[in-house]
Amino acid sequence: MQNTHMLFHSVHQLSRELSKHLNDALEPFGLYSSQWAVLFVLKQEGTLTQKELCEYLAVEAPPMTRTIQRLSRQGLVEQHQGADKRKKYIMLTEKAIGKFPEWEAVVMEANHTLLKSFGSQSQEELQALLTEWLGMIKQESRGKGRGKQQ
Amino acid sequence: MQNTHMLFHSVHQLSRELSKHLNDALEPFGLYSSQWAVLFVLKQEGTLTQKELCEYLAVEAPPMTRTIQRLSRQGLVEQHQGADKRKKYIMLTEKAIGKFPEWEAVVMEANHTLLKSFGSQSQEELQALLTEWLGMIKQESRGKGRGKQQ
DNA sequence: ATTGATTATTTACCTGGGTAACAATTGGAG
DNA sequence: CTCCAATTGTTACCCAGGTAAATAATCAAT
Repeated sequence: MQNTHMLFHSVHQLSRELSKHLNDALEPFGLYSSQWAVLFVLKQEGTLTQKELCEYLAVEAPPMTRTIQRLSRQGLVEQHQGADKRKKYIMLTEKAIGKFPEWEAVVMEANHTLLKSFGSQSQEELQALLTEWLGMIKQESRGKGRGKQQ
Repeated sequence: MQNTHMLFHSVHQLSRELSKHLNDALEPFGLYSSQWAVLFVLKQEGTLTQKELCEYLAVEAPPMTRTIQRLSRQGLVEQHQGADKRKKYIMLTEKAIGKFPEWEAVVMEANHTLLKSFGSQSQEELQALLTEWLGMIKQESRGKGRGKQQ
């Protein structure tokens, strides 16, 4: 059964398609999908360290450093160092908080466009299946990471 | 409902996770996921032009050029130019055909590992939902591409 | 207190995908 | 035939994500 190839390819293709549409929607604001992901989490959670952001978004540290530096350069994010001088605490600037609703509206509308022909029940089923599979894969990877010695 | 954010994020994360595992499986052969995708299609279809490969894999031309150049450099693919001198016909080399079964076995096993805890019924449901949604998105994009003039 | 391991972030470099602009070839309208 | 439009592929340059290795700071054990 090479339908597994098909399945993997469909996931991959869908992911690229969604990113493309999101980037199109954000383009007028000079933002990119990876930046939006960070802004969205910070809006919800307030202040987080880069490590926490990485865990939240399941991304490695180096891409996160790059995204945050870009956001910082655009004046959308502030970095404060805490008592532990290794950690950098990241938070939205006033500017970002002010513009957030506009960004969110555009993103929500783009998402709705992508989902409008897709039944809300299908949507929930899909979410459930993805969560289920992702959970298994993550757990599988957990077991692999034995023997951290040396 | 910001579960749409969650849904998009899950698709994206799953896609990255699958690519990572596939790359791990192919690493001993000096192959990468994008190369494997091309090899797999060529094994099935025989000879294709780069354009046809792009359409088959839903990828733009430039990344395909790069992937084919790498495969060619590794002696896994041959390029022949046909009557229409713009087109390049791509096919597997004998070397690639010889090694293919080994690659395929490893990839199939990796895929099976990723799916073993995921019921085959869930798998089919997921495939159906992905295909359904992808179809809608593609159709939506079709309608957008009006007015090619100028 | 000093040394050694661990943690957080960064830097450098890789694959993978996208768009824009270009060259080369083909095909069609006049 | 000529010239202009469309097609195929390439080049250059982005963003997004990953690993490996380096840096800096903290923690732990002696």
